[in-house]
Amino acid sequence: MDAVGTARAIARDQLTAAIRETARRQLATEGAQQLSLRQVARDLGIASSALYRYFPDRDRLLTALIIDAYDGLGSAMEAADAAQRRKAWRRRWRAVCAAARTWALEHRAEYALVFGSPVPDYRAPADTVTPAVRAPLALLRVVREAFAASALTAVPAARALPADLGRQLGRLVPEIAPDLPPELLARTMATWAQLFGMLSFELFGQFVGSVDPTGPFFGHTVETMADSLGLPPTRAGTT
Amino acid sequence: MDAVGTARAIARDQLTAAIRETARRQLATEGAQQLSLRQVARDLGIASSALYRYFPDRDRLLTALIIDAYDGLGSAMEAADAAQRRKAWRRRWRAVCAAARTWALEHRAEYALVFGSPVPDYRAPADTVTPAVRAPLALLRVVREAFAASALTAVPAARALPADLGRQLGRLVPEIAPDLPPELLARTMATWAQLFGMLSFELFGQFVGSVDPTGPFFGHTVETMADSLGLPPTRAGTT
DNA sequence: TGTACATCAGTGAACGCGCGTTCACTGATGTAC
DNA sequence: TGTACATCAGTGAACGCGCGTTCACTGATGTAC
Repeated sequence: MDAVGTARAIARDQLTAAIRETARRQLATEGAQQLSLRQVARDLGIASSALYRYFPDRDRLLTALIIDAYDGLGSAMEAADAAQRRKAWRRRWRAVCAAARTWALEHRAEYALVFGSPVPDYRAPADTVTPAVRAPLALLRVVREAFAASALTAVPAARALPADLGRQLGRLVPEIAPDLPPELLARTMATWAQLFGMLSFELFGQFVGSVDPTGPFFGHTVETMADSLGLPPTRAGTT
Repeated sequence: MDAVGTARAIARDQLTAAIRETARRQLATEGAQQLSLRQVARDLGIASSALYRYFPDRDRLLTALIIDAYDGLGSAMEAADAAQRRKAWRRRWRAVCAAARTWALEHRAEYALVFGSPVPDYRAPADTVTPAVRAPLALLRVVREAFAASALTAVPAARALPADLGRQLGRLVPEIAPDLPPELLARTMATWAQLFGMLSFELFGQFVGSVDPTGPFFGHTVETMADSLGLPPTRAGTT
């Protein structure tokens, strides 16, 4: 029970991680939710019943994978943002969006797990919420900080919010984006949906035969989204 | 072999339809791809082996369901468009988008089947393409006809396309939208992805706790999308 | 119109498979004295 | 430091289940003459 933990505790942590890792790999080859505990056990070379020492049932393993997926995506986006100059708003925006796409392309099955069809009879517990929210918050952060720095150009044709939406967003603003005008929050959320709409279309095959490969379309649309949010273009020469 | 067909042919058509219908219902309760032939047969009160007289295997039944889903969505959108005055561009846009949402909310499992995670080991055959394309074409049609009628207001901050994207869209334009500027096609496709991004987020639970219920946010964003395409506002008094 | 034969729909048993989960167990690791 | 007991990890067999698909069959429908 010291800092590193007893031999047993260490072994337990390692095997727990190995189970998650193997299950993750299996998601990738077998597809979204055909995850099989027996197959995971086989891959690990242990008895299937041994898994029950680590996860009480299949749903809890799924939950762990979902949390891992959201965290992976979220931290990729946050790290991409952190690597940019704070005031290079548009570059930060680009980096965050590109990081989301890169992560999605490299973790297709995990992407499908969290953004694809809900797993039947699975109800996500509350502890998936915090990780789930990292991606939209990473996008929002760029907008929020640019706004706070008075760096946003006037958004063309900003639209007044209808009353009911205004009320919803009014409740949301103090929680996640103090001082941000609700209109801007609405726009950012619309852009968030757009970003992941594009990713889902790309990964799930809706772009096959049109904008395929999707890289150029993605890049261009990310710029358009930045325009619509009023993020100022990076100075000439720093494209 | 006359117009209506022989008794056998009629019975065959009816049972084929009943199988599709039952399978569709089962998608709804059992979730996306846990579709079971045996369960379908049970629901219909026939032997599971009898299904093989109608569909050679499970994949072909899935394909039929996918085609039905795309066709249902597509015709809902087309019908909504057709019910508007031709030159009421923005109203047409709103109607088409709202029809997509209504269909999605009323056919959640079918929506998940075509826009959710791909079914593992299932490869969509070519005959799903035409039905799949009806939804984007319904959106595009409004933009195309508004453009042809010179009704589009200047789009703010229209962005030049990068060369590679320009080439892709250049190939696409003659096929699906003759005479439309590629920039506008790019914008429309971005909007298409945004629309279904919102629907997926709503149906798959990403909006829970933020813009939930999603109606007001959806409506507002649909207007913003129309703005970004330059669709002129409907005259005052005809909101 | 009536008969003889061919076609087709639907049956029910069976094949072989994989699944999640439980349970009584053995042997190794940890803990208290 | 050494021993005795408690805790825990992992095993392997078993339960009960549902699945997709095949196959030889019987009985009804359709067709040719």
